[in-house]
Amino acid sequence: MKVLTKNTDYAIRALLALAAKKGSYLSAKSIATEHDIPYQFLRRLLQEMIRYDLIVSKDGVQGGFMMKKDPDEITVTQLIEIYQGKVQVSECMFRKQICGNRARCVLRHEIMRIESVVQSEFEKVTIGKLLRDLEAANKPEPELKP
Amino acid sequence: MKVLTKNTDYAIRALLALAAKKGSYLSAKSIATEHDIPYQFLRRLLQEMIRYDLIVSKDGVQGGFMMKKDPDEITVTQLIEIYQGKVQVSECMFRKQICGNRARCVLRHEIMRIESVVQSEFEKVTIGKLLRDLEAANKPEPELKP
DNA sequence: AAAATTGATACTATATTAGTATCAATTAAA
DNA sequence: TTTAATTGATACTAATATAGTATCAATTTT
Ligand code: FES
Ligand code: FES
Repeated sequence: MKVLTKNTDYAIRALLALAAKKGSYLSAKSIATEHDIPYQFLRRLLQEMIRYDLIVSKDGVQGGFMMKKDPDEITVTQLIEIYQGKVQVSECMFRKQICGNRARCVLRHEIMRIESVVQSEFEKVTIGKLLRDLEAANKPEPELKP
Repeated sequence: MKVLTKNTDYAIRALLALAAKKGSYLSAKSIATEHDIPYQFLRRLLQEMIRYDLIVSKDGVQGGFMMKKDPDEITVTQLIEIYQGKVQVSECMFRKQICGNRARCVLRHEIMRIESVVQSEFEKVTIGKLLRDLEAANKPEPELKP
């Protein structure tokens, strides 16, 4: 069971790249090359992000994409919803045949509870947070003064 | 994003049927008909359960499948693992290109934390619990003595 | 002996995910 | 003002996963 598919994965990485260079335009090509994401695939993902107002674009030479929304406001839950659809555990697992009482059904509550746990866990993870974590992880050990 | 696929869904329903009739054999056919599960599909799922020692079978006329493992010991996490593979958020989302420091990587920790949250949530849900919840939901309102 | 069943396995169909290709429109720069 | 680098839009193909069907031998009860 894969929780994040390639498109979400790529989308997150592309957003990290854009968040790191906030305020300037990055071309799809450069992002694709640097982060090893299939170019045309990435372009579609980026266009989708524009529709959701996460980023903006500029045509032509020196054009590209630029962060629009605050990275701390972009959650992995949102990205999952954009690229993989809303998180749902099961349509209605125990249907009429089994479960006669939708209104009182404890199972349904159980299922909905898990759904919201998954969602809220991913909500805690924003692009902003990931970027800071990433920078921290990549920062070299501080040298000790002799 | 679908968390449970049909096979897990069907497997859970079949197990509920078997757990409800613990101690006697139920044929694949009867389970399939009663719970509206494609017959041959169900048979494969049941055979898989035998391999994992959840149930046993008996050949021939009056044969069928019977619960073996304690329903309270069968978690949805296990069923997901059997039918959909181990829960994994992303292979290693931010690879060498982005993340240079696997050992210290906070992202990886974050990802693994979420993985275990999802798993442990589903671990709380056992076939035994589901069955009891289900029976409670289906039980008619107790009549009030006049 | 007949009928109802499982075991094993191969097959088909459908949907989702992943990736590629094309061409028009735009913009900066030569 | 031409050229090159870019995005917008969209159509296409390929690979994989999910869902479902079919077949036949072996077993067991009646
Ligand atoms: S599980 Fe859907 S109504 Fe009970
Ligand atoms: S995310 Fe895999 S090592 Fe950092």
